[in-house]
Amino acid sequence: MAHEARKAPSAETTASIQDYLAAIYDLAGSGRPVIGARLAKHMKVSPPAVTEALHRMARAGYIRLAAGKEITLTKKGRAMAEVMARRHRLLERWLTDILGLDWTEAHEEAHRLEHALSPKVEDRLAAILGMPTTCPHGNPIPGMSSPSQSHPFPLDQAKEGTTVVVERITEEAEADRKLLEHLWQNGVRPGMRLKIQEVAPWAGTITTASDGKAIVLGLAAAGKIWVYQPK
Amino acid sequence: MAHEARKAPSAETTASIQDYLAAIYDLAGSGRPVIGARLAKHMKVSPPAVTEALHRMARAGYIRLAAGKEITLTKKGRAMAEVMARRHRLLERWLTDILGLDWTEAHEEAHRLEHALSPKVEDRLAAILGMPTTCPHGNPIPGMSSPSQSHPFPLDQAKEGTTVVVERITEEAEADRKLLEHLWQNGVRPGMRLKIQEVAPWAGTITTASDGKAIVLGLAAAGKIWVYQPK
DNA sequence: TGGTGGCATTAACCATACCTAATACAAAAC
DNA sequence: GTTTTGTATTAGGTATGGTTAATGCCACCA
Repeated sequence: MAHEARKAPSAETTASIQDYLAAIYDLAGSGRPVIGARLAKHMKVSPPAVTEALHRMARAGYIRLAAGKEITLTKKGRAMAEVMARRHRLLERWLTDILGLDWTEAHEEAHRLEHALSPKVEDRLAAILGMPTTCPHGNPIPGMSSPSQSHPFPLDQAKEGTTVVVERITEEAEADRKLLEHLWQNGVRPGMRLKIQEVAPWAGTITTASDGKAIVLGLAAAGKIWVYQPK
Repeated sequence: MAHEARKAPSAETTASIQDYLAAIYDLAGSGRPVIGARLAKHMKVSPPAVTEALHRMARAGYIRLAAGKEITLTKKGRAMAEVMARRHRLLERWLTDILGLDWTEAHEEAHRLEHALSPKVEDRLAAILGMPTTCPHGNPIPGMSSPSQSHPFPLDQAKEGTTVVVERITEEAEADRKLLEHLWQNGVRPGMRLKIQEVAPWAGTITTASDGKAIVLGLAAAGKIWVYQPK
């Protein structure tokens, strides 16, 4: 779209490609291989749209289409994806900390705004926010040197009877508005302590408790929440 | 573009149409009739692109294509244009007052960001900015009830020997990066007093002075700066 | 070994949004 | 009155970024 050219250093990236890069980056964070079908589901577009987008991105040198199905970012692609993650998470901080929105809204708003943020505004924003190291959902902001001493793992792998602390709600979970609202309303946020009461693979659920209140989650949803073992 | 649909209440407006609406709104402010050619020049697109865009906009009920060439906004179009002007100018205030950018940058940054701003964020922004009534260039922010007691007129119509005060640098002038930088560097901003030293239509220039320093402007450029007579 | 399910791709199509080149037309300038 | 200038439009082309429907492919399961 020639119209986009006016908005970015000519022929650079488009909002769409930025979205795909960010999605690949986010999905890669879960460990599981990133394939087209997953991308299509995550981004709510049809499989052919993904195929075409991947071709455009490969042509532009952002990704490598390996022999198998797995999609990997090139150095250039990874750099761009990190820029997008940084902008997204800084914006979320701004939206929640300064403008007073909550999580649910913040994610969607940030997703729209991130494409229009220049490096300069991004830097100024980081400065007035006090150089935050994570977004409100607990995801690290690239370039902010967040140590992450803990050894986080997905909540669906927690052992019964243990107590864990929420480290972050992954970007994968953020894409699901309903889930995000559910978590918000149940007080699930970074730092929350959870007692694992029951892990029931046969039922596909995990039951946790916090302050005596029980929270039941499907294992798929639980897999999108990362926790760590407190010392 | 189907891709835009994801970002707005489906089939609403696109960034492009928002741009055209804002441009029509801005150009209409100068009094002169808004025609396609003026739009094309202002927006730096080809005349056929304008023709097509106008058709799309008329189809969607944003504008009326009168018998002559003049383009007029419908109620719906005017409302949308005012929303865009409001977002643009609020963002400029934020960029200059809080992030510390200057004019020149602020205009372009705001132009990109304005398409991604939701009503909610727009309102919160207005609140934390203290409900400003004008943008940094002096243009009124719609919905902020700016009285404007003065009777402003374009600088090119000022009389020799009089002293005027800059009310605003119009959006038309803002589109010209070079002009904007020139004005910024010469300290021309809302509130500045200017002594009109010479109006020379034969040369196409107007010479003004402020603090003993002379500033020469072409009449076309001067017409994009509005001033008023101090009491 | 023969389905079936999951995944990727091709084909055909559409809308937006831009471009250049050529054409049409009216009003002002000579 | 003709020519020039300004303006608008048509025609034809391109890229992005989507869609559905149909097809191809592979791997695993019975």
